[in-house]
Amino acid sequence: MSTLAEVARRAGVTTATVSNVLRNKGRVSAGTRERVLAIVSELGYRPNLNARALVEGRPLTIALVVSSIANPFYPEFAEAVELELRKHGYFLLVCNTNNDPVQERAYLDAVGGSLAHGVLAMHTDHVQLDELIALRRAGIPVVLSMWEQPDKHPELPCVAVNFYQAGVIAAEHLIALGHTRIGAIVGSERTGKHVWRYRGFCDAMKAAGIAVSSSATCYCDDTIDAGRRAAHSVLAANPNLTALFTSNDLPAFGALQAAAALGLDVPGDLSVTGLTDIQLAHQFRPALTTVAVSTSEAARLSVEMLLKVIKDGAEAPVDVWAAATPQLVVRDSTGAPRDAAA
Amino acid sequence: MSTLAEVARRAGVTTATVSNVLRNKGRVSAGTRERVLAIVSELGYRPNLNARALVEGRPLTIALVVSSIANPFYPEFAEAVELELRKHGYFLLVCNTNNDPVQERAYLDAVGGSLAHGVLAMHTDHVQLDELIALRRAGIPVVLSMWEQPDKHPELPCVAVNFYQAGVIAAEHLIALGHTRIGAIVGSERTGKHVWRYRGFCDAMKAAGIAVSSSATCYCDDTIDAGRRAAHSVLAANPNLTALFTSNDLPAFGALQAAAALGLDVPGDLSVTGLTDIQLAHQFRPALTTVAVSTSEAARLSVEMLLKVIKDGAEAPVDVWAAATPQLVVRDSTGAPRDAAA
DNA sequence: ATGAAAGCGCTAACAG
DNA sequence: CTGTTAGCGCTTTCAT
Repeated sequence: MSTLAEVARRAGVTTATVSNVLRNKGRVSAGTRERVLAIVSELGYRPNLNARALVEGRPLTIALVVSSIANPFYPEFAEAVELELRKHGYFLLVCNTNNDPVQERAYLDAVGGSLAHGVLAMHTDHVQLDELIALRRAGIPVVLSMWEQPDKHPELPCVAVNFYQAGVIAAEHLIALGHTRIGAIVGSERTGKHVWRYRGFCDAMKAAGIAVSSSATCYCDDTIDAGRRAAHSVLAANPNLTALFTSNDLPAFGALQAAAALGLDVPGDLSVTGLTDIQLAHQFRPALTTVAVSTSEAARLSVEMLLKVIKDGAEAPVDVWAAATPQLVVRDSTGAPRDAAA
Repeated sequence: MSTLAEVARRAGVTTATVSNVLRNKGRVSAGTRERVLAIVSELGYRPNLNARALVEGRPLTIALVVSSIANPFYPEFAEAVELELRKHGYFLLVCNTNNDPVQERAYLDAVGGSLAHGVLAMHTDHVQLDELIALRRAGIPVVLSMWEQPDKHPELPCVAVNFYQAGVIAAEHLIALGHTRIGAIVGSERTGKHVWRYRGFCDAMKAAGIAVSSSATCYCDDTIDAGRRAAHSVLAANPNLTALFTSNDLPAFGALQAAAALGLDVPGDLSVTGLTDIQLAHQFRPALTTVAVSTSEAARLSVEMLLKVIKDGAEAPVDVWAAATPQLVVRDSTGAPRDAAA
């Protein structure tokens, strides 16, 4: 690994000049520029980005804190974030916390301010807001992404997606189709982040004058397997259900599998809605009707906001930016209930 | 962001002492140690990892080069890699090339040697071996992961998984079940990396004295959608097929969907095998019979080898480490053909 | 046990 | 236009 100094020595100039050549800064004569460039390519010299970051006081990476990158939603988001970051010259550092506060803390301690210029934290069930707030107090730029508690201020600058509204939209779709006996599968704990989607569902049901029986609601993990089991149990307890609201796409797939296992025609006997619209949603069969959240927009906004916070420093206000309202995507898993059609 | 110097000043010692306290190096009296630690926590001081990396000549991240982290196989691998890396104090830098040589080059240029201590490159269809070899020549530790061309030396230290053998195993499973009319769906171009799995399949078929008709083989992208379309076309051209070998899990799901769409019972009318065993495989319905590749082992070996290459420097041999042989995982998508059972 | 000084590789004033 | 001088925040001899 050759250094700036070596290039300078061989080119018979100083490091300052080489530095200027490499970054097109300052005035350099065409002659020296050419000579320097020749040496650079001869040596295969590439600048030490860390050294540069150190002197510029600007680390080159942004940390993305997620609970687990293995949940398909996160990679899609991570990829979108990385794309945005690259446009601004940053690299993406992935921090999987595995929902473990210890790991999250270790990451935040290590990364904040030195290794990473800023931190983008996904709103997960177990996000340690306190840690993040402490980090912000310490002067590290932090932005919370995919915030989904519309009525609670996150105390951190954040990009919010109206998941509550997404729940409303899914419910209204089902109601408009003529369904009245609708069950719900919530892919998080009772106090988890998915409850907001569920509240949206409940409020829309109430607005339509339809009761939501608690026996028709089931909380479970955010996986296909859990969704399948939940659907089986909800359907067993409420055989007359014609539709299932699901707080996320993954459990929705499970519900679809349960329906198939029970010999239920979808959407003839049972309609199912998902939420978020991950890529699998359109590839699954039956293709899933879902409420799409724009990951690319959320990623873009999150990066933009983080950059703003980095720039404004301590004066950065604790803003909440709202991403566009989620959009209904009707595919093959929903339709009018049979009795309504009759 | 407080610095070492500030902590030192407040504690009435020099930076060297603080540094020693923080890293439990050198001899420090219990008294000063305590005093320093008190200031550290009072100030919320955290060392600048970049500065440390600079002086130690050891960047703190390892770059993982993948074509797209959105393909479900990669996040699973990335997560396993990150877990290993953390054990050794490294952070994970994700580099999505999107199969774009320009992006790949940009990443390698930027990252190699300074931002990242080493590079772990996944064997993808479009991996730019030349670039990686050039990087190695420049003294950057590079390890190729998931190499799958058993008969071709990669010219780079690498961790190889015997995908050829995986193809053999899948074929032998189908053959043992009594299938003789078996189609193949290859989730890459004809020259892509999946051909090795396909060759394994073909060789096993040949060994069993079964002909592989070219009309029963279809090349497609490595996605569910493409697999579904491929299965439809293969099945249309060869209605008498009783089984389908698929070079990856994603297209296998598509094949399963095609079977369902055609009213084919699985495995009664049609058996389908996948390859790799991503998490979806057991969650899909019917659950997919597949040949499992251990991502965690491959990740562990890859990291281990990269660390070795980093340590040995220029003397590091261009080794090829083989991961354990893939294992057959029988689930619900395969069974004896109906005519054999009759 | 602690301090002083040098330097990792680079950029940023300011001189000339 | 190019060189000189500092210094980013840290670790590391070598003294004391």
